[in-house]
Amino acid sequence: MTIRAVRGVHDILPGEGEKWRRVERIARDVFDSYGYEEIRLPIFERTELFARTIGEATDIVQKEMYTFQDRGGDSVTLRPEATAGLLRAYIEHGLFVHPKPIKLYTMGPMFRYERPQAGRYRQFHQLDVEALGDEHASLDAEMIAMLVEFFRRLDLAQRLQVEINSLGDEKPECRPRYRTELVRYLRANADRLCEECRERIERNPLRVLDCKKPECRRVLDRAPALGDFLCADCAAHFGKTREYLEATGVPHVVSPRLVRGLDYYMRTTFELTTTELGAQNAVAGGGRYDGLIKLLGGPPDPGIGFAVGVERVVQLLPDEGPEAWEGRRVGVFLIPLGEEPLKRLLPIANQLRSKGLVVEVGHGERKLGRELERANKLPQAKRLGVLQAVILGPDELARGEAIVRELKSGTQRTVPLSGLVDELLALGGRA
RNA sequence: GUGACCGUAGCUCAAUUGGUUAGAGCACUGGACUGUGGCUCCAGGGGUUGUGGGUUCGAUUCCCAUCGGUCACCCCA
Repeated sequence: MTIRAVRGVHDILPGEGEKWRRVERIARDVFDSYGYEEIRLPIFERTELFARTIGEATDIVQKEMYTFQDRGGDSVTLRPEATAGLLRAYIEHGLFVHPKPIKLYTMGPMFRYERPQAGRYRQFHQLDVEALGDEHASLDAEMIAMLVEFFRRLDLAQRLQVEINSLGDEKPECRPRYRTELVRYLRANADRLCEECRERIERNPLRVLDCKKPECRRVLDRAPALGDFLCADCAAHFGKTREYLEATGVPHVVSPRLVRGLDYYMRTTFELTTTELGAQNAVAGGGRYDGLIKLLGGPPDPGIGFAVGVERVVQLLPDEGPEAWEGRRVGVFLIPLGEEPLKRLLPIANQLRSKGLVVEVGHGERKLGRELERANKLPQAKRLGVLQAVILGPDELARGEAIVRELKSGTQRTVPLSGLVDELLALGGRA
C-alpha cells in the first residue's frame, strides 16, 4: 500500500469542505456581532504551558499529548486545546491593558492521542472563544446565549440541549468543603463503586460524579450535591447567570453532575449535548476559570470560555442539494476550438473572474461535444447548478463573434466578441 | 490502554463446501458522432484480494501475527 494518512486524522474533501466553510463563516459572523475579535495562535507551545493549565492529573496531560523535543532540545506539545495558548498570548502581549472584558476567539486544529472513534479524532478542530477580565454573571449568560445563537444560525439549536452547572470556587467554605464531604461519602460507599471510581476518590473525586455506570449512579444519586455547598458568592453568581439566561430566552437545564475534565474550571460550567452522535454527546463545552491567568504569571483576571467541536457540528449538518449554492456564485465555461480562439478567450476569462464569476477555460484541443459534456460534470456545474458555455471556433473568431449557450436549456445565440464580457456579466452567468 | 466487528479496482459490492486467467455497476479515458452536452452502445486503463507468515496439490475463502478501519469502554470538542 502507498502512504496513508496517520491514524486518527482525516482529510476534508471538497464536498464536505463546503460545510466547514459555512460553520466557520457563521462562527465569525456571530462572534463578531458580540464584539469578539479573532486571534490566531501557534498550534504548538512549550509543554509546561499545558501541564500547568490543564492539570497534571488529567487524562489529557497524562496520556493524550503529542509531545516531542525540537532540535534545540525544548519540549514542545501540539496543543490539545486552545485556552492555554490564548491565555499565554494574552499575558505575553499585555492585552489585559485594554478595557475589560477582552473578548477573543480563534479556530483551528487540536491534537490528542486517543483511540479514534465516532466523533473523536487525533487531529480535530475547535472554535474557541474566551472573555477575559470580567466576572459578572451577565457575561456568563451572554456567552452561553451567543453559543446558542451560533447553533440557531446553523439550524441546529433545536437538536441540542444546554446543560449548566456551577462548580463553586476554591474558597475553603465552598468547593473544598464539598470535596471533603463528598470524599467522606464515597469512601463510606466505596465497595459499591466501580474500580475506576474507587481510584478517583483520592485523585479527583469530583470526576466520580459524572461516571455513567449504573452501579455508581445508584451511589451517586444519594451523594451530597455540590449545589448545596456553594458559598454565598458562588450561589449568587449561579443564580444570576440563570436569571440572565432566562431573560435572554435561552432554555437550559441544570445538570448537577456536569463536571468538566480540565482542572481549571470553576463556577459556571456548561455543555451543549446531542443524542445524535453516538457516545460523543458533547458538541460544545466550556466554563469559567477565574485564577488561571494569575497562575500563568498574568494579572489576577477572571476568565470564561468555551470550545466547539467542528467535526461534530459538521456531522450534524444535513447534506445540502445544489440549491444551497445556486445563485451564490456563477459559472462560465469557455470553449475555444483551436489555438487562436484560446488566446482570444484567455484575457476574457480573467476579466470575468475579476468580476467574481467562476470561470473554466478549455484548452482548445478537445472535441466540442466532449467539452460540453465535461461542462456538465464540473464541480461548479454540480454545486452551482448553473453554467453558461461560450463557444469560440475559427469561424466565429473570423466574424468577431462568439456563441453563448445556456447549458440547462440548450438555447444559444451569437454575440459580438467586443460585448461578450458585458453580456455574460449581465446574464450573471446564470441559467 | 481494553474489547467487539470488519479489510477484494478511485467508490459500492460479487466470486459456488478451498478449485483454472478475481468479476460487475458507478467513475475515468477514448471511439461510434472530423463543430453542439446531459441518453445509448463499444473499447480501454486500472488489483502483488491491507501486509507478513502458516495449513494445503491449490487460499479472496481456513489459522496466526501485524497494520488499518468502524463502534464501544475510557475521556472529551
